[in-house]
Amino acid sequence: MAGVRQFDEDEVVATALDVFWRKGLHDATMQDLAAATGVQRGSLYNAYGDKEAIFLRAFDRYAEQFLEAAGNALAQGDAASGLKSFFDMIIVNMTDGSPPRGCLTTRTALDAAISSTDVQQRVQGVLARLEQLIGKAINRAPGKRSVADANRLARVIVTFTRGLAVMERAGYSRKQLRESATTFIEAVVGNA
Amino acid sequence: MAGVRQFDEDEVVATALDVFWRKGLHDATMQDLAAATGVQRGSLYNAYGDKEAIFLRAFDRYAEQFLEAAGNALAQGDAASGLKSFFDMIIVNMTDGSPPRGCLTTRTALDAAISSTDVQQRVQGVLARLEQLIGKAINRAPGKRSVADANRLARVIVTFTRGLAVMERAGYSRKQLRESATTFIEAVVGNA
DNA sequence: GTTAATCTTGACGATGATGTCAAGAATGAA
DNA sequence: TTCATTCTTGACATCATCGTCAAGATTAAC
Repeated sequence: MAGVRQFDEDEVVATALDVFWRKGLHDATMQDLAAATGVQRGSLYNAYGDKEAIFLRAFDRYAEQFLEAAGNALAQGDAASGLKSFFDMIIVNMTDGSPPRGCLTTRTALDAAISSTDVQQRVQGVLARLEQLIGKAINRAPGKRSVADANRLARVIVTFTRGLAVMERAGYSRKQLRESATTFIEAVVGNA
Repeated sequence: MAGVRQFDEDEVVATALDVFWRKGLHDATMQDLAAATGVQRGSLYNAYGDKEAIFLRAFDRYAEQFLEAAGNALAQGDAASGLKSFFDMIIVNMTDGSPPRGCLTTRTALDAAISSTDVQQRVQGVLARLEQLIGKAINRAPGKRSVADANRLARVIVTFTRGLAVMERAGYSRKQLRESATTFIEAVVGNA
């Protein structure tokens, strides 16, 4: 062990996450990553192999953060107010930054036609875990809903969050997204 | 007028649409278009200027087809069964082909960070027109819904369709998408 | 302090995409 | 038939990115 790594790996991954979030897996280049991290392209190749390997690390970090935040939001109050917090959280998450960064998972899902199996699995993993979190949260509701119904509903909610991410990319404002989310919650959870 | 165009423009645009639908605006290259249409790259540049100009023509064609099909589906039966037909239509639309092509509008929306204002406006145009079609369709329902409520609901439905498109990219099957759509319709339209 | 392993750096070649252009082919119009 | 215009073709220059590598720098371990 000599000739020691000159950069902080955690810092590089965090910075890489920022780059990927703003540009997307496909459009972010190794030069972008090198410039943002201050680490030479050659060193990044040496340390990680290729761009996708860096992305996977960055995405894992993102997924942990995101799912933890989602779980916390969903746990607030009863099922309905948990959902409201959750939607607030993800809308802020995707409209943050200038210009807004959007949703990394959604963007990656649409890049995924080109991406590797690894990347696709990460995306599926996040969506599946999110679905479980939501399922658990709405099962707290006192309604006479069956577990199977709750699971289906959880998937509908996940799907709707993906829709919000697309609408954000299409140019809808934070306020507009919030309005849609509110309408959605009222329509779906207010009843049922 | 001499030295006459050697190819059928309608045919070229139709073929280009197929290429863009499968590969996306960003990933489809002029070489792809040349190969698929049988028209040399130079001729395409001469005739249209650049890739985006071809895309805009192809996308306009797509938008007309799509919105007409959406309008027809929504007009079937009462509001609820119109919605059901509509969701059937878009799910087939995005899962068709092997591998499935996905939704061109959604894919373009997510490419749009890189795209021109023109492209972004087309995407917004399709979503806005779709929202109007849906709004009209659900206003037929005999419920005591206000027009403002119907408009908000229409946007929620558009948003959900975008979510389905993302889920398709993430690997969900036609059957799974249908199940979510059914659950969504029941939850949102069954009540309200 | 010497050694050996590892990291860093900058340059290199390969690839694939873009947009342009000159020369030649084709054809409507006179 | 001739002309003028437009289209077609293939080659060209440019650019950005990728991935690799040899030479040098650095440092842990002995």
